Amino acid sequence: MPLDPLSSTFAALADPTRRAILARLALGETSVMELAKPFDMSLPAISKHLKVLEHAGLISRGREAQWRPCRIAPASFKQADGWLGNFRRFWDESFNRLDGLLEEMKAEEAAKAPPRSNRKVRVKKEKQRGRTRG
Amino acid sequence: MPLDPLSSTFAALADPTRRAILARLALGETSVMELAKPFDMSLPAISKHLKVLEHAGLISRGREAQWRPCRIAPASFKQADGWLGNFRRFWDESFNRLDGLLEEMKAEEAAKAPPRSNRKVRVKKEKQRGRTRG
DNA sequence: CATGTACTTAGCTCATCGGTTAAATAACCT
DNA sequence: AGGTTATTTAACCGATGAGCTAAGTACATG
Repeated sequence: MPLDPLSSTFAALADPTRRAILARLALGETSVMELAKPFDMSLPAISKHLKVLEHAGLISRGREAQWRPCRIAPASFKQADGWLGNFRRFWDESFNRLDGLLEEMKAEEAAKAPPRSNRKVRVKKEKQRGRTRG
Repeated sequence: MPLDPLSSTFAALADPTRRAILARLALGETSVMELAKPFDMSLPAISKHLKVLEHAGLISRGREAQWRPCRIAPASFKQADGWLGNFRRFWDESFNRLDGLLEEMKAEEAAKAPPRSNRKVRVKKEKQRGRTRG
């Protein structure tokens, strides 16, 4: 019984070895052997991890002679990030509903104006919203 | 053996029931009974899910009489989102900052894997592969 | 064709996970 | 004290997951 895409994506991300593999792949496409080197783990274990990542849509694999180069596949990352985005207002002050609307407007404006990358403002501040506690 | 925080967070997110619980909590703090209603599942099962979410730092729980109100806890969301953010350039065109973000990420993940990987790439034939992402 | 390299599949073990029911705890209300 | 409501803990079960070793497949080259 196959899990829904979001579940298999998050499940794939829930392993430090696999996250390290992805981090490595963020630097560029590479082979299984190369990916396996940093780990004190058998090659079949790595192969399984790659299969999990591929099935989760986080990587894609090609074929080049006897090598199977792996590379990051964006779609599942985007989907996971999108899901988390629904909660962004809980930690990102600049991301409440109003700001969301404003940003959409800005994005639309920016499509006509000179492109300045300001899609997201990183705010270091962390603050609790009003809560009915005591 | 406790998992690292990022792993337990992603593992907690890898279940549709738990994600639905979080989606419900995004609408506001509520009780276990209330959270359990939409699911065709026993109460202890929900209780376990909440424990997983709490342990992952995705929710926090208070006490109000005999109720244990649950609410979203931002920190782990933020951390997961931050990790995913390291890959944002792969799908977000407006995310072109090639800072030392990857370095941070590598450092964090490499702390869990033995960094014995400084070997030269064993290139037999100067076979040029990869680098499609340049 | 034979051998080597890169990788995957098969089959096993053991731990963890998601679910169950039954019983226990905690706080409220007579 | 006794009962009701809300929630957790205990004990169990089947499925899945991460690791292993050994064997199999795909391609390259001598």
